[in-house]
Amino acid sequence: MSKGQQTRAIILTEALRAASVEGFQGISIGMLADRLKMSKSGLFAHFGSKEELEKTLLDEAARRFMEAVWQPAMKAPRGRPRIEILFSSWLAWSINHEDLPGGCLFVALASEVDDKPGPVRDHLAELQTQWQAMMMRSAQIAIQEGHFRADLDPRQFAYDLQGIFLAMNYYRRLLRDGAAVQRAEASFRSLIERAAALH
Amino acid sequence: MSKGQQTRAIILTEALRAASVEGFQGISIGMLADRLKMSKSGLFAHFGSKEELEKTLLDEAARRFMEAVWQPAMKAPRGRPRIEILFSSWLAWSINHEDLPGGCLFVALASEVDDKPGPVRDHLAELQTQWQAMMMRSAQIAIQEGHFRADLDPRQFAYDLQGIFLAMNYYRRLLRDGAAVQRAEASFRSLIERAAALH
DNA sequence: ATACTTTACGAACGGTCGTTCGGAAGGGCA
DNA sequence: TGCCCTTCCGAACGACCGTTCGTAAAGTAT
Repeated sequence: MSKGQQTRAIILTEALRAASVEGFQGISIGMLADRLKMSKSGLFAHFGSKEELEKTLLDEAARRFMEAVWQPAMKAPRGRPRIEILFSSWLAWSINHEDLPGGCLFVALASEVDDKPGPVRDHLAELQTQWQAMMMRSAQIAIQEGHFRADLDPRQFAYDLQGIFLAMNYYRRLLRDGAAVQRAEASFRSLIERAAALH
Repeated sequence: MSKGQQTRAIILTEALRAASVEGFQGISIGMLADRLKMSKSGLFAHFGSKEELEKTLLDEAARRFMEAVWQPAMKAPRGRPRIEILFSSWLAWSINHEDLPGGCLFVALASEVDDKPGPVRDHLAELQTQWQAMMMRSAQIAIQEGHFRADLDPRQFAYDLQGIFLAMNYYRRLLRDGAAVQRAEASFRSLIERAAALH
């Protein structure tokens, strides 16, 4: 790895941390440069514009998300076990205070960019649409495997799962409810039971 | 109403609209002054600091929320009917594009301020804690009235309701899913059925 | 109408923002 | 080693930020 790619990776890691806490509006080139003890212009040169940095951050976050959440799930057996791993990895991703001290970056950014037309919004919306599709597809597989009811609506399943996750973030980060994760797990178990095929 | 209170009210209405779209970080004194065709310093004088403006906005939003969501519910019969009105008013509040073109202000702010210690964060967290308590209390009343199962956990009920609402905002505003409201209503019906007492 | 207070304005403050540019230092290959 | 090209820096840019201040105008009460 060349010197440039090396510092670029360091910048991305630090910027992801900062963005998970402050959002894209809250991070600035100067602040990142200070934290990394380099010059504003030096850091800036790696991306050419702040918008380009933001798009790069979205890609890097998506890459890490796939690695931390999706890949473990794909190693699990198809159907219900896979969905259970998917959800627990998802929770763990959001709670991982090392890489994302401000919690899930996508949640932090959703409200910030949803009304700002532009490539950053488009990029995030596409990533999140893909994520909904992945959850939906996982539910379809669980139906195929006979784990879930045949008349289950996979889209509604993905919607409910997303709601449980968003509520967890909200309870945990804003309300500082120590039981947020347990509540999420309780809702998840209830959702799975309702989805499960009868025996 | 004196002249000062009058312009103050106009400022608040415009600032609420702007904040629902851009968040507190995204609004500035100068931008609001431009939109209202008045001077920066003239607008500023009404609040003394931006933080004071933000706190005032939270209070004003809470006042309107009570008026639009809570009061209609309190007029409905105790128990299940009240909870149904509560939820539909809540959805309507979030979709009211006139006053809040960027959707529910509290949702928009939650991620923005949850990691920023200070009076604004404290204020929002308290308002939202109260809101959770109101939902919980409504569920308790529904149990008392015999509409909901006696072993229902009201806290978990409030958590699930919050999740349905957050997912609706997320699907509607970021993913631009036209069916977001229907999905929310479907999840709500399912939640109510599970909570309902058996006959 | 007079006197006093409230309300609004324009100019200016130090600071930070993203961005540009010319040049110095250092890594990577011949 | 010598050379080039990547990497990084410092200084400066115009724009905007929240905030301060002195002052003029408008509102309000007697």
